[in-house]
Amino acid sequence: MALEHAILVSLLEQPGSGYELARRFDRSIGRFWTATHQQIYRVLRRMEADGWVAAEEVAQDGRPDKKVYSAAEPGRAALAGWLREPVEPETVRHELAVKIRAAAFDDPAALISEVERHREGHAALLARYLHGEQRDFPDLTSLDTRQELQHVVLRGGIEYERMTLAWLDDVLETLHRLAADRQS
Amino acid sequence: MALEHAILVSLLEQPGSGYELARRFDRSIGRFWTATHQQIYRVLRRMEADGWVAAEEVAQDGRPDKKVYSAAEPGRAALAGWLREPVEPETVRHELAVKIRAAAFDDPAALISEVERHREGHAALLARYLHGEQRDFPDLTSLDTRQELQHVVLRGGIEYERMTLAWLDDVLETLHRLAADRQS
DNA sequence: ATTGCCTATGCAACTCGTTGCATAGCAGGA
DNA sequence: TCCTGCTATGCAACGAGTTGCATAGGCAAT
Repeated sequence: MALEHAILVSLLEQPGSGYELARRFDRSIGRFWTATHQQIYRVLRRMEADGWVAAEEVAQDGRPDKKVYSAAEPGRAALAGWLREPVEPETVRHELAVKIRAAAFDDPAALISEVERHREGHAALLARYLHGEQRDFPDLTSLDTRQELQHVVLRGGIEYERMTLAWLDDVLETLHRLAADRQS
Repeated sequence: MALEHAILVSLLEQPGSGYELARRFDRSIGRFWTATHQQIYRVLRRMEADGWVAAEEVAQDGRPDKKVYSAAEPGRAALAGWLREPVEPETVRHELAVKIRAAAFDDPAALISEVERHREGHAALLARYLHGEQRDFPDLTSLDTRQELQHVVLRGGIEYERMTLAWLDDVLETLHRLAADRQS
């Protein structure tokens, strides 16, 4: 449902082919919306049929041809309508939380390396966010509307990663404590 | 894939029927894992066929019979194996973040009421968490392993909601500022 | 020379998840 | 009295999302 809208936003920010969109979804947009190339190609065809996007075949040498899509006016109008509609709260699926509760019926110490692995992943992501912030927003005092909105989303990502890191430290401390209690 | 594991954890914590599980998934477990009754019934039948859970028909008066499931040893072993396997990072789908970036191509002010609605929802959830903490963990100095692990997950939920509230305030402030700039 | 990776798109088959509906008795309120 | 809602399970159909594979040329490294 909302994949169309995420694609529209990405095409409004910058037109591109299905392949390019797939890579953006692996990188920047993928921070808050994931999609495989299969989904993207399928949805793009539907959106083109509905007139939400316009496609232009571009020949390239040394590479396969590509279809460059850009957002069309009906798509922009649909996006404006969607903006004004209420959206359901996200359905969370936090596998690590399930594992933590599951550890009560097994050995809590068995989870430590897994939690550490997650911690490293989140630390790396935070570093990437902070690096990206430096690169894309060198001067925070002069941002246009688009940049202001991109930056407030980025701030959300940064705060989320900081909070998650602190929580994972809390989890690790708890697991270590429970493992020590069990031994004694 | 992981729904089986979430169900196993819930059944280890407390045996119950498909219907009861569905309600737990609406309440406590649903904070980090969602599922409809349809999914739960289907997965329970598969898990019973695989020997992961055992079912017992229970007749009730004034109500339909129910099948009470409990975790069986092969299920517990499968859970222990899963605990030791690495899990992929969660695939995030943050619709509100898409909307915020979409607002750059429409009127940022149009998003304010939607963000306020989300803010209220998160404030209510935080209040429920804090209330539940008081009720379920009145004495934090004497918790067993299971309670320790449940509480560290709850702390994660509380911190997530606090962080989200602060971020939504940040978003609202940004939207108001952009709306004022646009008028002048 | 061969292997592997990148660009670029797509088909087919599958699983996961949601929605609508059905049954069926009982309880409570308008 | 009728309507709504709760307990309890389930079928059928659909849509969303994933996975494996295919094509096909170019580039870089071994």
